[in-house]
Parts: sequence; C-alpha cells; structure tokens
Amino acid sequence: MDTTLAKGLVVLEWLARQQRDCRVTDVAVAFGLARSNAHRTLQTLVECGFAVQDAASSAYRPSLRLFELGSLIEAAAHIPTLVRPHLAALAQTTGETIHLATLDGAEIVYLDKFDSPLPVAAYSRIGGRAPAACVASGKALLAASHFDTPALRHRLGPLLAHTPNSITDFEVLQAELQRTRGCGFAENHEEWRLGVCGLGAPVFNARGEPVAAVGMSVPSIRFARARLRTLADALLACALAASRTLGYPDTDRRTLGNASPRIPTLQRRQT
Amino acid sequence: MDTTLAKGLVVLEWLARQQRDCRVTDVAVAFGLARSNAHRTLQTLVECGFAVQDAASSAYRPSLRLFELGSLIEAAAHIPTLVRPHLAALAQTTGETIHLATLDGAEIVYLDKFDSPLPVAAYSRIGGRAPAACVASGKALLAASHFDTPALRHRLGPLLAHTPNSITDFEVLQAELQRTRGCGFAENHEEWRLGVCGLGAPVFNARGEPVAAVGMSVPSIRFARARLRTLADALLACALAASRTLGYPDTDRRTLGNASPRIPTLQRRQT
DNA sequence: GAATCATGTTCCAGATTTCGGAACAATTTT
DNA sequence: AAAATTGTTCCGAAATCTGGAACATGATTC
Repeated sequence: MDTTLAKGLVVLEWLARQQRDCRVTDVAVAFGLARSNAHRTLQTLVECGFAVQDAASSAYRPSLRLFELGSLIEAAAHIPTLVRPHLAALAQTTGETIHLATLDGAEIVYLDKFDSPLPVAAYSRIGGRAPAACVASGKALLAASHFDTPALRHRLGPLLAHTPNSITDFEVLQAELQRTRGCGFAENHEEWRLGVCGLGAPVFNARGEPVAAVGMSVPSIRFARARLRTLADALLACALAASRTLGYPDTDRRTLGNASPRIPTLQRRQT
Repeated sequence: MDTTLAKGLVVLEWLARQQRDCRVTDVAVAFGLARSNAHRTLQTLVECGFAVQDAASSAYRPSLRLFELGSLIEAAAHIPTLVRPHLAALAQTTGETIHLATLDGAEIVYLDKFDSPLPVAAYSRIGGRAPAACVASGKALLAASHFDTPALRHRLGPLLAHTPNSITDFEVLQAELQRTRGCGFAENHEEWRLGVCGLGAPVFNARGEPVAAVGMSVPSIRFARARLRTLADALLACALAASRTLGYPDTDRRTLGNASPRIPTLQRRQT
C-alpha cells in the first residue's frame, strides 16, 4: 500500500470533516506527524487543487474540488438532478421533510433533501449515512433489490439496535421486507431516531433496477394512522413519477412482459 | 511535494471523470506507469474507501466517499439545502432552467440545479464550471463582491472570448458590473454559449457577504424584452427570499445602518 | 518595549518506501 | 490449442519520504 497516498487521503478527509480552517500544527498533532511532514502533505493537497491556503492566516481548508469530483459520481449526480422536481413537489404538498437516498453496503447515503418548514427531530444531511435496516428508504431499497438470504445477511452484518424499536432479528427484518414488497412502500417507526417515523419507496431506472429511494421523515407526533395513507399515496406517486423520469417503463403500457420479473411486485401499491 | 500522494490524487480525479469502470492497464497506460504501480495505487484507493473494485471484472470505479466528502464542503452543502425550495419555486413559476452557483477564482461552480421541462441548449451540471465573466450568475457575484480594480483584474486574468458576444475588454466588463450593481441583477446575452441567455442575482448570508447567485438560463428565442422584466422580478424575489433564509437582515427593517455599506447597493433593485 | 513562545517554513542525511521489471496465474482472443 | 492480454505478486535498486534541527515571522507575555 502507498502509505504516503493513504496518509494524504486521510488528511484530506479529516480536513473536510473539520468545519473550520486548519493549520499545520493541527494536522501534525491530530496524526502524530512531524510539522514538516504535515506541512508537505498540505502543500501537496494545495498544489493538486484539493485544498486552499488562506493567505493571511496560512490555514488550510478543502477547496471546491472535492465537491466537483463528488458531483461526477454517477449515482449521486445524475439521478438527483432528474428527480429533484418531483421531490420538491412532494415536499410542497406534504410539508414534511423529503429526501432521496441510495444504497451503499449496509447503509444508505442521502443524495438530496428538502427540509420541512416545520422542525424535525431527525438530523440528516446530504452525503450523510444511516443504517439501511433502520430507515424507511433503506428498507425500500433492500426490499426492491431482492437479495437472497445469504447475500442480505452478509451485506447487513449484525443488526444493531439504535433505539428500542430497531429490528435486530434477521427473520423479522425479512418478513418486514416481504411486507414492503407487498404494499410498495416501507415504514420506519422510530427505529433509527426516537421521535422520528418515516416512509420510503423505491425509484427504478430504465432497466428496472432500484437505484434510489424517496424517503419522508415525519415526527411521530404527526404520524397518525389516518394520515399515513395520505402520505403513502403521495410518496408512491412521487416515486413512480421519478422512476418514469429515469425512463422506467410506464406500468399502464404493455411493457410488463419485457420487464424483469423481479420488479413488478414492488412497483405498484395494492389498493 | 509528496509525489506519491499527487499521483494518487490525479488518478482519483481521472477515475471520477471516466464515466465507466477502469482497469489497471487503463490507468497504467493513461499515466505511463508500470502495471504494478497502477495496481498498487488503485488498491490503496480501495483500501482507503475512495474506490471500489468490481468483484467480477476486477475493474475500479470511484465510491460514494467522494460524494460524501464533497457534501461536507461548507459552501457547497449548507447553502443549497437552505436555498433549494426557493429555486424549486422559481423553476416552477417560470418554467426555465434555474441554478445556484458560487464564485471560485475566475470561475463559477454550479451548486444546484433545476432543469426546465423545455429543452435548453445550455449544458451545465452540478459541480460544473463556467467563466464568471461570461455568465449572468458570475457577473452578479463579481458585482456584489465589490473587488477593486487590481484585485478583479488579477482574479479574472485575460478575458477570453467564448462566443462573438463575450466581453473581452476589461473596462467594458467593469461598466457592466457597475450597471449590474445599479439594477440588482446581471444579464448574459449569448456570451458563453450561443443561443443561451441568462439572468443572475446574488444571494447574501447573515453577514451581508455574497455567497452564491441564483441564475436562470433561457434560450435566446424565449428571451424577449417584454419577458425580461417579468423574469428578472421573479429572480430578484427568489434571491431575496434565499438571502433571508440565510439570515440576511430584512431590508424593510432598520438594519441598514448596521450592515456593511458595500452591500445595500446591490441588495435591492431600482424600481 | 524587549524577551519569550508558538508557529510556518526550509533544509538535510538517514531510513523507509516506492518503482519497474520479471514471473506467474487466469482469462480472453486468435 | 496456442498466443496474447491482463491482474497480481515479488524483489533488488533507486528514489522518496521522514523527522529533527534551524531559521523566520508574528503573537504573547512580562
């Protein structure tokens, strides 16, 4: 392994996570490096355009280069741009916090987000992560991906409890995913953060693959049974519209015969 | 300079820009490295989580880590999340392509975007760049930043012509920026891409600093004089609403005395 | 206002790492 | 079936990186 490269990447990541300008000594102390070493590393990051040095304070911060490159990641850039208007509409009509997420191992990564004007206890941010098994958008993606049992088990690893409501039993989770496939959307009842419930529905691309999920975070106080149906309908309409924007074949047409047999189960809700 | 780190960063960037999976030999050829060297570099990227290797083809692609870190960049993450609803509303009411951009040297970087349902000749993408002097959002930011003449000249360097309409004379640009400061929004008449016009207005944060600009791209065919006034009004309303969301003091209150004297010139349009 | 301290930067010899060719295994192509 | 291509491992030679020391600069203390 190129240790110098690894060191630089770790410093770069650390730099991005600090939400303030960092100086040579900060880096040297944080990683136990000699000041001269930290200095050279930071200078290299600057020369490569990944960091900028403040002329006055000589402190460093990450440049927009990271954002630029992050925007080039296929899954994270292309899809949100196309789906965003549908998310905006859903956020507008429901007044709740809406996000778009994708699956990455055992976690989901938030790709896009519209905050509710009303305060939500849940704190999430674009680029942030959450355990897929504990949130609605994650369950929707897991369900739509149709992993077989060993693959799912390997992917998720041990199911950790993040609240008393978290599902920690693999069998229970599988049943939940089966139920999700049946009704087309997933639910989360304070399984990740206490006080926060959620709904999630998958978004498919032109090849019928589940590439993202639309999620809705709702404070449990506003998550009444009666309202769930309304919210779920709006969510499913949004997810379907988003899928169509990505080229997913319209289900009203005769395209089901061509589509993968794994997909149709989840694409439409039972009425 | 840490050449190993620099090499790794260049490979990482190259990997992100390729929109397909890349193999060891691709990297070796692209950079003139020995295969063993390219292999070790890619493996290090994988070990650090910046790339993933396809199990079947053993090809490499960037991971979501890059997106994750890019989302941590203050200017690129915090502001769009707060401003996005206003952009969505503007996109909805005007039907035109709306974007949010920030200044980075002589260029602007697109932070967020809502595409028009109608086709636009302009191709832009989140994370993409354009010369600040040639686009409306860039001019709005340059105008609102109030650089003095030497600083502006140094920042922009030589003004290159990208279309016959591009401004290549520094004096002309300065006059244009002055005009922009007067009316509160900037215009672009096919100065960057032929067939595409635009409007731009700055967004201010709580400290009165111009941190971004709302831009609107309009095919010249739809950019009639009569419509310009309507679009500009909507744009300015959006930019002002966005500024307020960022904590910019409401101009109707008595806060002008406390604000920096440089800002008020541009914050409101002349009616 | 002088002295002290903290910090950024440069320099260098020693130590460690990286480099690239060679070899081998696994595919793919001819 | 043979040849070519590619991914991966190994290793000695060569180049790089490392950390301490020294110096410059600016801040803080006395």
